[in-house]
Amino acid sequence: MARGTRETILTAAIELMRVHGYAALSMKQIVAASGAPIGSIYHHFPEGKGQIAREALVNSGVAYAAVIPMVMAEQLELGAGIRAAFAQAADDMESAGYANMCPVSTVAGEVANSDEPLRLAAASVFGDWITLGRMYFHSRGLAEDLAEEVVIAIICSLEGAFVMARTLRSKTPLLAAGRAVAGTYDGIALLPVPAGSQTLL
Amino acid sequence: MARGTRETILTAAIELMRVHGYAALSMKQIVAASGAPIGSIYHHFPEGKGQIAREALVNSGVAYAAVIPMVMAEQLELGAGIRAAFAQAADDMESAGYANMCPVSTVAGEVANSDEPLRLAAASVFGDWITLGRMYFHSRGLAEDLAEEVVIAIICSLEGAFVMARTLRSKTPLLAAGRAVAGTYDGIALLPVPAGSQTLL
DNA sequence: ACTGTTCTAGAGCGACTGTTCTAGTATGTG
DNA sequence: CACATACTAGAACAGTCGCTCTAGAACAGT
Repeated sequence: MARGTRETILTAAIELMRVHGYAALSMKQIVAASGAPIGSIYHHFPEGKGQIAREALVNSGVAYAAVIPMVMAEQLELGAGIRAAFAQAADDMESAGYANMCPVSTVAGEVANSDEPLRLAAASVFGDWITLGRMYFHSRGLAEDLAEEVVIAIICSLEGAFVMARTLRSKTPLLAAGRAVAGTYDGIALLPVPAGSQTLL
Repeated sequence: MARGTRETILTAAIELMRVHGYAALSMKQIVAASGAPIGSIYHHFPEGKGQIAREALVNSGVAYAAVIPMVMAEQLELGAGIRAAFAQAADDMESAGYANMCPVSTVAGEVANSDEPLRLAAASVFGDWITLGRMYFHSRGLAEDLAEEVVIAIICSLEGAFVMARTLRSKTPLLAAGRAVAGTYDGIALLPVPAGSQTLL
């Protein structure tokens, strides 16, 4: 990837926000990590740090939206699928050395009561996740109301467990939270995914 | 409360961290909010901002440990108790204008991969919550393993739902997450709380 | 080849950061 | 009373913050 492009700047910003959050993210770090000089950065993002964070958050949000459908694809029972998703997340987190897996909720927690534009960016990411998740589970045979409830519960539990797992350096929170949510939905069948269907949903 | 005491400084710091998080918390804000001059602050907390945050976090942690037992006291069934706890949290959050209810996980998310001493402080708070919660639910008749699993699931789900609720300005995440966790534990009886027992556990 | 636009490049700005320092004021203890 | 300790008070420091500015390089269309 060529250095100094819009894309590299956003990639660097997301990577830094995953580790440091938003407030502790500095322009100097973005310069160093992206290879783009300050002038270029302000050329591409004239509104500065806030704009970069907003766009980086939204950018990374759409990437994460594809994760749940991917890990759920082979599952034919909702409870088992949820358990599998959390177990997968636990393994990923452990092998990543308990690094932050998702900057969205970290940043959302920081700014939800202090930076309105960023809060709105995070809200749109959450909103998209819920909409896409509802559509996905509906396509797998769940009623829309149930589908939305399932998605919200999974995201809340997963994000909370991410924080605790990172803090305690332990997979246990992810596994326990996964089992707790899954139990409610045991025995609910999932329709198989149509062959060759888009993974976008 | 006399201004400039250790206590007022910690109180001010927690209040500020609830809104701004750790990185965006400044000494100047602590001075303004606590009424204590810089000299006094560094007299009481010679290690500076990090020490204040650590102690404030631990301080507030013990306060929150009493919340779940309080709202669960009258409940005699685990699933219903969990639903009641999340519904209570949703009402509290709405009437507080979706202000942050718990600085611990917000700060934990910020620092878990970048500030080791603060991470350890947050980890000890989470650890205490789990220990106290396990003891509490065990005293209400649950096996210790189940008790610990329930506590971890509740905390993860609650903290994740806090972030989403604050970001979306909606009670829905708290209610949905509560229902999802509660369903797994429906039908499990809780022993009544012994009359006049300590609320500390 | 010429001209206008897009982008690179980084020195420098004022504001603010956490922290240190010296001085002075209370508050005990003998 | 004297004297040490505990605390108040805020000016000042080096460093960093996000950001602006001017100047030149690269590339487009004609």
